[in-house]
Amino acid sequence: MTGEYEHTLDAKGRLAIPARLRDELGSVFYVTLSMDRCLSAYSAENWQKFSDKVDAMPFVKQRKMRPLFAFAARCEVDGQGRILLPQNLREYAGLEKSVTVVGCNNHAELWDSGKWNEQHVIEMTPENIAAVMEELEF
Amino acid sequence: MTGEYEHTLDAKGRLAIPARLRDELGSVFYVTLSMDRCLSAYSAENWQKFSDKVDAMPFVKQRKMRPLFAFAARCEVDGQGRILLPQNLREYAGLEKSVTVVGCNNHAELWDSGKWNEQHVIEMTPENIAAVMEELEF
DNA sequence: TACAAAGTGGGGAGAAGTGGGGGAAAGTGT
DNA sequence: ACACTTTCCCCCACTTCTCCCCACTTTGTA
Repeated sequence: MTGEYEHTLDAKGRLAIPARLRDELGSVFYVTLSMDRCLSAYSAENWQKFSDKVDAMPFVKQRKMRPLFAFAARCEVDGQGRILLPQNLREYAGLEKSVTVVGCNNHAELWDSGKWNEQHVIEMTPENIAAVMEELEF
Repeated sequence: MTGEYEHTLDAKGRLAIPARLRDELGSVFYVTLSMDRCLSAYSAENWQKFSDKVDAMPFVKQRKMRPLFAFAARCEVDGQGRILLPQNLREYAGLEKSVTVVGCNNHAELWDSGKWNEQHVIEMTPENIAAVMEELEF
């Protein structure tokens, strides 16, 4: 998944999923908390892998994973290609009106557009790209 | 199972099961004690797995598992999607009026809403989410 | 420039959540 | 053994919210 797409969250808490990402996420996918005060969206397939991995963990370790499930939402896209984001997730990520959807290879991230613009500036410098490429050893 | 849902325990000790979790828990499921002074609900299928696991244990170890069975309740959901929680379980978890049902992958947890809100704040920080993701290595 | 696809907004039907009454069943005491 | 109390469970009613559908605007494309 690639690209950044700015969309508006309507009064009912609905968010349009960019057409480019819709195929890759599928008609039902999962949204949960991420670091950096943003949300992450995983396709049903990837979520299942993730869920299986947690299932295989010892009981005590499973407990630590609780927040990922407690604050996750199963989202079905409606006829217009939108999902309904629960209020607790919106609050966590500070989403109000303008949301930027960012393609991140195996998942998509949902950012408050203001916050993303700040992050954007930091990440989009030649210096940072150089640092990234070095880390990648590609 | 995912998400957090706040519901009220009525004067008769009945608790509505969130519609989103109803399919996954089934029409008959099991509720038992858990750590953190909350209750855990397992689908009949998962309870069976758990029961089989205990069955396979050596006799002396099985005895230690007694409380999990002694204080477990077999709950049938009524026509309105509610269960009747036995008083001893309600007392253990301090459930009075407002109860939060939390989806935790393979089971659901029942918390007194006040207690959950405290836990919620701890678990829902970017720092904690980062720690969890690192542990998961996803 | 016209047409199609994507994004946005809002109204209404239906489901979900909540509360309460009445009858059956079980337990208690005389 | 019988009457009485208490608990439980099924049913009905009301309110709230979610989801589905329709319509308009904007963007992109042929």
